Amino acid sequence: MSNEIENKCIKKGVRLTDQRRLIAKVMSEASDHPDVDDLHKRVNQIDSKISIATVYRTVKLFEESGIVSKHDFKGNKARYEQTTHEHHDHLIDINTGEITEFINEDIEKLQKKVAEKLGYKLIDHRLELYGSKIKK
Amino acid sequence: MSNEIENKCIKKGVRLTDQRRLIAKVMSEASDHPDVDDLHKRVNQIDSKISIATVYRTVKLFEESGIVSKHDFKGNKARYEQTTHEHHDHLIDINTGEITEFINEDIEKLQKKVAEKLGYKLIDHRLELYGSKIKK
DNA sequence: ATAATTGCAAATGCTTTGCTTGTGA
DNA sequence: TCACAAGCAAAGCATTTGCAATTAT
Repeated sequence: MSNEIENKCIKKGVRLTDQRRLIAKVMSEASDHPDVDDLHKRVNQIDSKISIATVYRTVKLFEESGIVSKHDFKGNKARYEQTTHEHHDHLIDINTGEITEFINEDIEKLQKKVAEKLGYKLIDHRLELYGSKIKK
Repeated sequence: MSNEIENKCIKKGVRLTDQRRLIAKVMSEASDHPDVDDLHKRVNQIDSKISIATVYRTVKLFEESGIVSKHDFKGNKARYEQTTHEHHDHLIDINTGEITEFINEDIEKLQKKVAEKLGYKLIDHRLELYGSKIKK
């Protein structure tokens, strides 16, 4: 119901249109990591005239504004999710594609340390785990 | 001079052709992480008739045979390197594109632990650090 | 001999863009 | 009003593929 992304747009001065508002709503309500096609299908159920080009332009705009995050997991097309306050990484189920988010401060710290040891300031990183469910 | 990839092909029963032998040589001698276009240019200096399609098909074949590894770093096309005995991850200089390899056993262990805690067997992972050189 | 490989060009899949019309502040 | 956004179709880019000719074993 809430549309947190729309609020962030207002806060950041991102101009709103009907299309952007709807895409914002759909993304705000998503609990998964939809790709552009998924988003296009979802918004089209409400407004069938929104073009996929607009979805592409909008997710890019949101991403550049820091409102959503883009992920290029192995072998898939780009997926998006609302940017969260808490940084997190992803574990991808190689059988189902299911995505689980996780946080591990120890790994974060080690990454920073590794970069510094190599003479670099850590700006960004990408950590993805690929696994299969353990049946017990 | 040596062509370790060619040896691996023989060992694994990968059929060799002149084109594959040359691509193997160029990749064996590379100390960087070339993309398909780089490889095509390099082999073309020796045999200008090798098509880019063959380079694509060959790196794919080598990858499926476990002889080379493919990396999709952010914002770039796929890059390749000979698979090493020692697993390693990469730090990418966001200004120059320069790639530094590193190994960190602690991070490896933590990844396994994280996956297991979430009920998964860790099959594969991807860890990339993006940073900028610290000038001192 | 013959199944696999090559080169070429055409096709693909995802994403971006030019252009004209429509619209938010 | 008027700079910016949307829709459409065409273009772009990396990669794959169909097919006829060539080659490795």
